[in-house]
This record gives sequence, C-alpha cells and structure tokens, in this order.
Amino acid sequence: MQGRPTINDVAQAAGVSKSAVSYALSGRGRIGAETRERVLAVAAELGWQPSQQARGLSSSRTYAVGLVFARPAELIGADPFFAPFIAGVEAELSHHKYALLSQVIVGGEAEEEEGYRRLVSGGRVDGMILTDLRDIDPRIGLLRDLGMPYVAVGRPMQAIDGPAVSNDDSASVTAAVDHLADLGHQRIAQVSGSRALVHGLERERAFHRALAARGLYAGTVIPGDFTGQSGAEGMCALLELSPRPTAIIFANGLMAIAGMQEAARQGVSVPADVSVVALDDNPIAPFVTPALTAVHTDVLLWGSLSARTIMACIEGEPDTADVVLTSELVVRGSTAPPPPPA
Amino acid sequence: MQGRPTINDVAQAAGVSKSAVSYALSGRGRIGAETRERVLAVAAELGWQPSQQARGLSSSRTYAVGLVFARPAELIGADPFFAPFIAGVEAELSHHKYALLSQVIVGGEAEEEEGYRRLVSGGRVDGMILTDLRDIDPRIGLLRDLGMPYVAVGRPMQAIDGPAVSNDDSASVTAAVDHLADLGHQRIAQVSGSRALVHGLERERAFHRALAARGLYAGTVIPGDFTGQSGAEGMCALLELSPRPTAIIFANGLMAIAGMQEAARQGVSVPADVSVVALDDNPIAPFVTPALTAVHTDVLLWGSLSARTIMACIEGEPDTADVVLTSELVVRGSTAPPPPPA
DNA sequence: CTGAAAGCGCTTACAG
DNA sequence: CTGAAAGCGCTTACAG
Repeated sequence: MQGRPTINDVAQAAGVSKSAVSYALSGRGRIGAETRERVLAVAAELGWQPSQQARGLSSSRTYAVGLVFARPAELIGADPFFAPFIAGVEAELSHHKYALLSQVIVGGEAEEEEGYRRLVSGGRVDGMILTDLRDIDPRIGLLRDLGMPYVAVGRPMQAIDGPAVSNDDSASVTAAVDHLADLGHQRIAQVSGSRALVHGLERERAFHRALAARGLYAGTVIPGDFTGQSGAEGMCALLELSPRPTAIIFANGLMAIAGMQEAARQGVSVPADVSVVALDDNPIAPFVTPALTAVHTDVLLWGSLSARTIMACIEGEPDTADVVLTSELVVRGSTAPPPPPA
Repeated sequence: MQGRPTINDVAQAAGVSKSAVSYALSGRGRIGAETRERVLAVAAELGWQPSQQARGLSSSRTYAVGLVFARPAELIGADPFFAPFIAGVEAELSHHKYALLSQVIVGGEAEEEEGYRRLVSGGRVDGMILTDLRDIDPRIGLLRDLGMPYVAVGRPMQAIDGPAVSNDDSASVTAAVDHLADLGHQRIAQVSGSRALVHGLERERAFHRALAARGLYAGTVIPGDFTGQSGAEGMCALLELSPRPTAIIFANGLMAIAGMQEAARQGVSVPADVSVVALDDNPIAPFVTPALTAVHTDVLLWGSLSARTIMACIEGEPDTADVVLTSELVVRGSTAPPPPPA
C-alpha cells in the first residue's frame, strides 16, 4: 500500500476481484451497475489510477503517440509552429488518456531519422505524426513496413491515399496574390522556402496559377531556406532586378522581417516602394515596423485535428479522411499600393 | 515471431535462457564473455530492442522524464526558449535511453497543474523538470510529497537546498547595465517580466544593485508580462517621464521589439534618442531594424544540464549540485551613446 | 557461470 | 453476473 495504489488494493478494499475492478473502469459491461459504482467509489477514494505501463503491456499498446521535429540550429527557436501545434495535439490526446512523446532535434534529415528509430524501436508509441513532409518521403515507406500507424501533416505526393491533415497552401498563396493585385501590383515576386518540402513546391505552383488567374506575368521566384539570412539575400537579389518587383511574398515571417531589414539598409521603403507579405504568420509580425501583413493559420486547430486522426488510425477506424484547413490573410502595415511609375 | 521480436525469440535463436539475454544486454556480469558476444550478435541480427514498457514494469521504472510548459495563447508561438530547451534535454536523455514526455499547454497555472497531475498520476514518468519557477511554488511541495524526483530550472526561493539548474540572472542584468553605463547612459529604466516568477524578481533586484554599483540613481521599473503589448505600453509610459530615460532594458525580445515599434510610432529614434536592450535573446533580434542588442543564453546547454541532473536524481545520486549558467551580451544596433543634453 | 521461477500491474478470454 | 488464471515482455533474486 506504499507508493501508488494498485488494482489489487482497490479490489481488496472493495471486496471484489481484480477483473471486476478492471471491467468497472473500462466500462465494458460484464459487471453489475451497483458493484461498478462501489468499485469506482473505492478507486476514487484511494486515488487509484491504472498504470499506463501495465495497461499497455497487457493490451499491446502504449497509449502514446510520437512526433519528431528537426530544425537547423538557426531556426529551432524561431519557428512559431512547433509549440502551438504540440499544444493542440496534446489538448486532444489528453482527453483520451494518450500521451505525446515529442522529439525535438537540432539538425537535418540524418538526425531526424535517428529520432524516428529511437521512438519506434523502443516500442514507445502506437502511432506517429509526421511533419515537414518531403516530396519523396522515406518515412512513409518505413512506417508502413513497420505497420506503424501514421498521419501526415500536409499531403505527401507519393501517398495520395494515406491519412493526412493538411493546410490549403494554394488558398493561402492565392489570398496573398489577390490582395496585392487588388492594390494594383503587377510585378509580384516570391522568396520561397525549401523546395524539398511538399508545401514549398505546392506554394510555388500555386503562385504561378494565382498570377495567371489575375492575368499577370510569371513572377520571379528566388529559392530560400526559411532562415533570416535567406530572406535578406532574396530581397537583395530582387532589388537588383530591372524593372523591380513592387511586391514580394516571403515563405515565412522571419524571412520577411529580414527582407524588410535589408530593404531599409538599402534605403528602400516598405511599403511605399515595395510591399511585403509573409505566408506563415509570426507572433512578432504585429510588432515590427512596419507591421507585417501575413497569412495566418490556426495551428492549434491543426494540431488537434492531427491528434484526432492519428487516434482514429490507431483504433483501427479506416478513416482515410483528408482533413484540410484554410488560412486567412491578416492585412497589417507592410502592404500598400505600388509606387507611381517613375 | 511476427511483429517485434521478443527476448524469447533471441533466447531461442541463441540457445540460451531469457535471463542470459537480459544479463547480456544490461552487462551486469553473471554471464560469460563468449556467450555474451553471441547473444548480442543474435539480438542485433534479429533487430531486437527491449520493450521499454516491459522493462519499466518489472523494474518499477518508466525511463521517461516529464516536462510541463504553460503559456498564454499570445505567447505560445513566440517563446524562443521551449524548442531549444527540449532539444537540449532530449539530446542528453536519448543517450541514456530515456524519453521525454512534454506537455505544452495553452493557459495559466490551473491548466498547468492539470498537466502535472496527468503525467504523474498515470505513472508515466520517473521524474520531472520544472520550468517557470514561481516565488512560492506549489509544485515543489507536491512532487516532494509524491516522492517524485524533480529538478528546478531556475533557483526556487523556498527550496534553497533542492536540485536546480539556473541561469545567473544577476550577471545578465549587470552585463546590460554595465554596457549602457559604459556608453555614458545615466538614466536607465527597465520593463520587467512577470514578478510572480523567481527570475523576474531576481532580475529586478539585480537591476538596482547594478545601478548602485555604477553610482547611478535608482531606475524606474515598469511591470510587464512578456507580451508585445506590455512592451509597447512600457515604452509609452517611459517616454512620458521627464526627464526621459535614455536607455531601457526589456525582459525579453518580443517586448523590446514591440517597444521599439512604439518609439518609432512616436517619432522617437532608437538608438539615437533611446537605447534598447533585451534580457532574453530572440532569433529574430538580428533581423529587426535596428538590430536588437540582447543578452544571450545557451538554452540548448541549459536543457542538457537539466537532463543530466534529473537523471542523476532518479538514479539516486544525492547530487544536489547547483549548476549555474552564465549568459553573454550580444551588442547589435539598438544601443548607442545617449543623446546630448538638450 | 547459467537456468527456472516469481513477479511487476494490468487485460481478457474462459469457466462457473 | 463474477472469479480464477493465463499472459503481455521484461528483471532479478534464487538455486543449481
């Protein structure tokens, strides 16, 4: 009776068998309502909580989900996605007594793969949530081979049929382009994130589609990598163009903010000379000068939908539903009509 | 033999008993070197990894550590501490086959406490890492009562003897004050973080000590709460003062950046009219205009030291060592000599 | 030096 | 409707 009370303590105190206690808690019938009440009361009184460990061992489950998140050192603290996404995942998981094992890793694909190996091989999880989907993603095949349920956060190209919870990237880009076109911009450029990621690719395609839909010429796309430095370099390259673009869409807030700094350094004014939009919002965006116009996604919701989907997969529901979120444009101070032609 | 191989599969294939396999892996003697080699070889060949779940059940351990992190919705994505701290914790834990169960929670103390309850009551962890230490922190008593090992990230007032891994806040503040005093500033103010947190309190005290050490008068302290809005309000309040402070120390990067925006809005120039320093660095700090001078802490290291300490506590080493980190000031563009007296 | 056995705290068919 | 028993995959005294 020292330490945590066990199912035996409860059974003894309630004058029933271990099985009765187990059935009472799981509520899977096979027990009289009256006995059930009594068992539950005794359990509450003793403060008994079933050991997830023992529960898992006998049911061949862990009641835990895994999530691996890898970023280079420069980005690890700057990414506004991770914390709210996890928070959303956990809010949902905890309702169902699931835990989340999240591995945050400084590094690239090699370190990331090691993280998956650790989580899966230790038998610690019942399923995985995959973020940062790549165009050809080896993790999908790996997890399928292992028979480990997964849900993709973003729609992987090579698994059009697998479970995924994705953001409508096309709609995000279109919203940004439409906003700029409505202001009168004709020369719109993009500084993209990594093309190795599916959403990077999708956004680039959507960019060209959206421009075409407004009857605008193909815009210049400068490849970036989500770092501030690549944002500054992208701005630098675009300012050298002639004619110069009058509006630039950056892949995320950090790149856009760094791009605005570069513009300021060159004496180019935002938004008077050039407008700036970020495709991922950032909590700092409202507080920089000028405040940054950005496409905002409900990351918390994204997390909880992902959690719901992975639990459904684990429980064996053939729920291949393709959940899609939409984002909305938040207009702040970094966008304005283009300067009058010189 | 379908699914994951078990210790029985290995024992059979190697022609030894289950115990032999177990001893071979744990390396706790009791087995011949030759047999040991063979068992290890067979295990590797079959790809056997001991189930952490089963291992935990028989040894009354979980080989997992818990971490709860609560933030209001406005801050959850903006805090550059969480991800690198977790990354540091995990880099260290994974070497020792420990996992991390981290709960990220949107909300305040009530939601946070619920998070602790979940982790501890499910018997999921062997120890906890406590962040955001409060002046009088109920979690310490709670975990002590439960006999759950913990390590405090920051030095809690009421547990001067417990295990803690803290940052030298006093040194950080002193570095900031000295830098400003060296530039010639005489009227230095502070916009603080939450006073409910121990490091908030400690920094305020250190501020007054550092000013006194330089022979400067007591500076104004405006209370904040780590949000951008409170940074802007702090700047606003300080600009109304007469005489105006010529330098302001903000509790974190977000507050400082928002403060600079407020200054710009009022036509006050940073750093020509007023210098700005942040006490916690932010990956965006180099990219705002002007680039933000800040005190930088190696959060990754902080995480791994915390992990090492909690594992030592779990393993029963009476390692009450008080680990202390020091930060360093990174001078960027937001600090300069004060304007000449009008 | 090694094997057989009990036990960790649960779940779940299987008898009564 | 309920209890006795086996089993999940390990660890660890205890015999040989």
